Amino acid sequence: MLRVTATTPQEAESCPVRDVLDRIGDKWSLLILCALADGKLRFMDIKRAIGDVSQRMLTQTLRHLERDGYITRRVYPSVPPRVEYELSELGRSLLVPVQQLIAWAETHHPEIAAARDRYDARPENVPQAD
Amino acid sequence: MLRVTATTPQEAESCPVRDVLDRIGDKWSLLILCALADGKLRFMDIKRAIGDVSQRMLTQTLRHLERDGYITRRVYPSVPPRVEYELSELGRSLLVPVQQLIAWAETHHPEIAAARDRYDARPENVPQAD
DNA sequence: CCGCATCCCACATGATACTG
DNA sequence: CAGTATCATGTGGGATGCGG
Repeated sequence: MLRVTATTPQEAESCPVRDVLDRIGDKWSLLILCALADGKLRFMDIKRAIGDVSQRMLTQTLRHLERDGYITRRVYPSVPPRVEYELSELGRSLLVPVQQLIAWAETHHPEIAAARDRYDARPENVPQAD
Repeated sequence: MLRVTATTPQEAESCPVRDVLDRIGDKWSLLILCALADGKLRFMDIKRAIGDVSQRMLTQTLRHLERDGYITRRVYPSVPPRVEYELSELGRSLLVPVQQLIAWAETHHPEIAAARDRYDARPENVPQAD
């Protein structure tokens, strides 16, 4: 069996895979990482690139990504303030397996959609919307 | 910029990457897929393999995985009931990029931990627990 | 053994307003 | 511009009990 987490709560706290998935599995982290793939961006540039993220969630997600070392944050003490975010080496290296997953998703999306159609077509699975 | 989602809500509904990440990013799906990597298992076997999952969440996650075509569900009309779950071809193929991500996570976990320690050591980041 | 229904709570996320 | 603070809310997920 592949080892993804641990059987005891203590071990689960330090599961490497959960650490990573808790980040890229959330709603905004991956979008931010991909927005920064081309180079450094300012706060508002990221916000515009993503579109429908609230300032609160953007700030929070950026902090998490910074804490884990995926991005760097640089503040220029000018007025108005200017903050630039950039992928770190670690962040860029994460993008490699992530892009493989993205490629897989795009390749197999039709199969997933077909599987859902088949599943939803079965009479026994229609009680309510799921 | 890497394209991970869309800028409009309508497009976001059918984003392939979100479809996949919403699954493997949740709390139990990846654990179940990995538990099934070695072969078919009965409901209770999966529950024991994972350890601290509730029956409710196990059932729900298995349904989602079945609906998306990652696993197959086979019911034997015996008494007591007997249900076996098995990875589909699609599920096995998903494990390829997923295992790369797992490998990345295990390789780079020390760097993440170090980055967190550095971040948490900075005085300006200590207001509350985050 | 397998799974559904119900209740409930914690938390992630969003909306809005305010600040340096 | 780049946040912080506050309030509201939807949903994930646990506990428990019942049913086939």
